[in-house]
Amino acid sequence: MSADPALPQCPPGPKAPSSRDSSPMPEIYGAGENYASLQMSSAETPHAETVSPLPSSMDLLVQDSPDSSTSPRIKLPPTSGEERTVKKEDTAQGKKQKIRTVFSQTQLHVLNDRFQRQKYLNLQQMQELFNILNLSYKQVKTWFQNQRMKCKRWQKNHWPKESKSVTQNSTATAEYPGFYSYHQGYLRNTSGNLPIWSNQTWNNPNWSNQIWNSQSWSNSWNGQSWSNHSWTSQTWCPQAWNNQLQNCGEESLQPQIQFQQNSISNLESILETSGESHSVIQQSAKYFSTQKIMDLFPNYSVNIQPEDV
DNA sequence: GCTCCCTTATTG
DNA sequence: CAATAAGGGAGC
Repeated sequence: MSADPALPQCPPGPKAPSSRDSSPMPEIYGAGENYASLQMSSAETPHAETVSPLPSSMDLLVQDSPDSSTSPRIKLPPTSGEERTVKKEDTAQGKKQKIRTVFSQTQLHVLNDRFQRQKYLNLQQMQELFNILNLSYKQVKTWFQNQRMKCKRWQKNHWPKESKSVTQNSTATAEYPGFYSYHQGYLRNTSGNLPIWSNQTWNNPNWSNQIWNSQSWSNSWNGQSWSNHSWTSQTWCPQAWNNQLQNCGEESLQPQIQFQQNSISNLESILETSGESHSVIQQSAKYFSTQKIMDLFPNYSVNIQPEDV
C-alpha cells in the first residue's frame, strides 16, 4: 500500500461540458422536494433560475460566459442561462417527464473543483455550493453521487487489481483523459502534475479503501481534526457528519487545505480565463465570508468586495 | 435522511 | 452512441 504513485483518481467530471447553455429559458426542474434538512430559506428552491437566492444578480452569478471555451460547435445564443433544462412532456403513457438539466461550464467547474477536494459534502457545504451555483440541493447531491459512481467505474476499469500502477500502463494513458480534459483545453492537467485526486476525502466505508485509503488527507477543519473522528474510522457514515457539521457553525467550514496547492485551483484559473470567476466569486462574497470563499476558491486572492459588483 | 446502485431518458 | 442528469429501489 503506501502511497500510490499514480493513483488514477478519477476521471474528470463532465467530459464535455457542452454546456454552453443556450438556454432560452432555463427552467429548472421542480425538484423542490422539501429538503427539510436544509435550513436555508431561500436558495433551496430548485428553480435555479426562477428562484435565486441571490437578490438579483443572478445574471452575474454565473453568466456563463460565452464560453468560448467549451462550445465546440454550438455558439450559444445571447442568452446565458445557468443551466438549461429541458422538459419533455409525458411521452405518452403515464411516464413521468424526465427533465435533464444541462449544467453550465461554470457550474461544472465549481462542482468539479469541489469534488476534487471532497467527495462527500455535508449539508452546509452543499448549501454553499448550490447557493452560489444557483442549483438545487438535489441537483448538487445527485451530481456528487453520479460523480462518485463515475469515478468508481473509472477506477475499476483502470485498476482491476492493484498491481499495474507504475508500470506505464498504456491503458491508463489511453483512456484517462486527464482531469479536466475539457474541450478547449481549458484545464489541461493531463495527469502530469500533482494527482489532484490523491488526497481526497474519499472516506466511505463501502468503497474500496484499498485505493483511496491513503491516509493522505490531512485536512484540518478549523482546528477540528475530522480525520480523527468519523473520517478515519471505517465505520464512517454520512449521517455522522451531517450531525456534526450542523453543530459546527459556519466558522467550522474553513478547511485549510494544504495539499495539492499546486493544482487544486484550476478552477480559478479557468474561471479567470473565462472571466467567470469574478462573477462567481463575487457572488459568493456577498453571501459568505472571506473564509468560505477561500474554501471554495483556495488559491484565489480575495480582493473581492462584497458589494462591488 | 443519506448512500450506493442500476436504470431510464435526454442531449449533442 | 457515449455521457450523464435524474428516477427509483434497497440498505443503513
